[in-house]
Amino acid sequence: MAVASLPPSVEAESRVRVDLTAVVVAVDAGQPYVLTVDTDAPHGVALPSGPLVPGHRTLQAGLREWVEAQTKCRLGYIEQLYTFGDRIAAPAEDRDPANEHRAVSIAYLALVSMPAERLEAQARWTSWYSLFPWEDQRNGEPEALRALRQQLLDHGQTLPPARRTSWLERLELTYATGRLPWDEERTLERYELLYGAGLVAEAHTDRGKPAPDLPAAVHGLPLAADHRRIAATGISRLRAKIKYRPVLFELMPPEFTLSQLQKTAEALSGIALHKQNFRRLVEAQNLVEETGGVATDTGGRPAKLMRFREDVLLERPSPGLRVGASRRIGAV
Amino acid sequence: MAVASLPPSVEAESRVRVDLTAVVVAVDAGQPYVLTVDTDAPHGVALPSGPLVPGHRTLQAGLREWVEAQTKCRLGYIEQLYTFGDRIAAPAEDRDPANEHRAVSIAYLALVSMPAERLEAQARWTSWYSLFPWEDQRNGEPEALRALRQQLLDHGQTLPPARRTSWLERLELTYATGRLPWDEERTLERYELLYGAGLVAEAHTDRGKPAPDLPAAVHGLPLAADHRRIAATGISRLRAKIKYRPVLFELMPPEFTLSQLQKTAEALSGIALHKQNFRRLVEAQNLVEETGGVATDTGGRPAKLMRFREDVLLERPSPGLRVGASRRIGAV
DNA sequence: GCAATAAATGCTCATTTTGAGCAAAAGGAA
DNA sequence: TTCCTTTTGCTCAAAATGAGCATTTATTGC
Repeated sequence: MAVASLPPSVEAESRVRVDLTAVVVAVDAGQPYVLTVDTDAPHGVALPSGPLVPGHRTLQAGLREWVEAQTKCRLGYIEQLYTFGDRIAAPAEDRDPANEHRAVSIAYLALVSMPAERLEAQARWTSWYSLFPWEDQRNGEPEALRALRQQLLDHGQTLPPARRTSWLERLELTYATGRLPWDEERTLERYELLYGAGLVAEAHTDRGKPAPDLPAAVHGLPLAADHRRIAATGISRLRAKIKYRPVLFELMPPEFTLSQLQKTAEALSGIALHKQNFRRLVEAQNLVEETGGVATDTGGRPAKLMRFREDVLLERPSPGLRVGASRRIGAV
Repeated sequence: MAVASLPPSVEAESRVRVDLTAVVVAVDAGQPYVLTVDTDAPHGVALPSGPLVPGHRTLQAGLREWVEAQTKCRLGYIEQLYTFGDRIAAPAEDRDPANEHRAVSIAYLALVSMPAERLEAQARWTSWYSLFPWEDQRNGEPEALRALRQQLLDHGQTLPPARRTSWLERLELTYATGRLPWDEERTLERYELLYGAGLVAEAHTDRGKPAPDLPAAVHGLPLAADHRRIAATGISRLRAKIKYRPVLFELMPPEFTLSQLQKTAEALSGIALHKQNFRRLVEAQNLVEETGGVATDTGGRPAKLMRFREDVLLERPSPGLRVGASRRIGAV
């Protein structure tokens, strides 16, 4: 496939190891989770992941095999997220470039409706917001966010004036420190700012240095290698995608109430939504139909049960739940 | 980075060759182009591409090097498109699985404002719509589209009834054969439908079979390997992206008129836009500012020259030119 | 110089979409 | 029953959108 041809020696040299990594998302009882596995590596919690081997027919098939082997979770909807492939620097004490290595890692986002089956012993569902406490704005601004904003500003003060302005601008854009509204889709950018300021453990451990004390309630739980960055990439993508494609329904059981649907949308986007407008939107988009049944365990008036109308996939150009910034409501 | 560890033998086996491939887009005089190189491979026209080698610091750096080496074109804006990695079947006459090989190929979209410098001899700018004649709706429906619709319908008739319905539904969705409007973002899906129906040469040559007569004026110019599919992926992505991020300006010269900006948007999206509403949109979004100069070569009233306001990148959450389906006007 | 032509630019207007909230309906629990 | 809770229906103002008319300011051909 290459246009340029290389001598055989370079050919051989240029083969690299390719890893497949999965951000598997599920929502249960209005809380979003990502599937993780415990390992014996440093920062023992990681995303399901494994190398691409010749036996894999396709990349997605390889991913399914690894996830199923490590967690017993079968994947439904899968989409490619991003391919990471930068050279990994050798640890600080070992500056021999020969010990640098490259790991090309292809990350996927997978959605499952919370499965009943038991997971592998080493596997568990980890709450999104234990990894990213500052991302949950459903009940107003979390304490973690206030603390981090201050620490990010403090870090900005340590920068030389030339870089300080641009740092403060990025801060305003991503953390809504000025007039700009909170944009829930900027999860990845916010993580990268924290990384740049040394406010997540990985920023230190990636260079082989010990991390300072960063309480998990504020700075979140670190994952192995760059897996927390990959998870942030997945969250950003998913928060954007639910607005223009009906992927939300991949996370729902076959029958659900509109309130449950809304709780799921809120869990993912991390913001509270206006109830009446949310249902107006869902109905206008014709995304669901009544099953005829009702849910009586709502604590109030029984709710009609709905199911996803599969044929919307063949209808409108882009039927999504455009639950976005503008549809957000103030803290409950 | 892998969670699972493998015996060394498998480790060695699992190394694969990784190619970097670029869809480099430019617009000149209201026409969109993609950068191609001539090769001696079958279907001699290909996208710039080359293997990832250890010397490359990052994936993007490797891509830049290959494109510059093959075409002398320096890349500006780059974004990752997709990683293709399915096993490539051996040709029909050679069914030995050992001769199957995998090529993981990481594709990027790059935008440049049409450079003045001369390209490498083997490199040239190829019009989008010579690859995809059916995608240009700026002057109403092209002849090629009518012809292809008929051939796609004919192919549907040859299918068993069970598959026929779903085929016709996909056709209606992607080619607007029913009430649904034309969705310019579905370039990739339309290409895949043609591929599935054997209406592009690659569908045959990929299996080592000779392609039937498929006139380029209707079926477009084939590229080497899966490069036309990659180009379609890039077009789909770009057509979507101009609606929510100000990437259009990567393709513009430093100063331009609003008409030129509109022509560029139309070139990419392949649909004609309402002029007054387009400028209202651009002004409302505050994406540009006047330079003070005017362009007098317009053939009518001179147009004010504009430049992109770089600081919008630090302002609104998602400032794009939401030139979309709804903003399309009838054929001119 | 003057009329015809071509764009660029300015403005209006009917519809739709969005954001926000009031109020009634329909169950369970005290 | 009466309160409480949640679902559901509806209204209303503001903003965004789709379409088109009208004016301004050049060039081009008499």
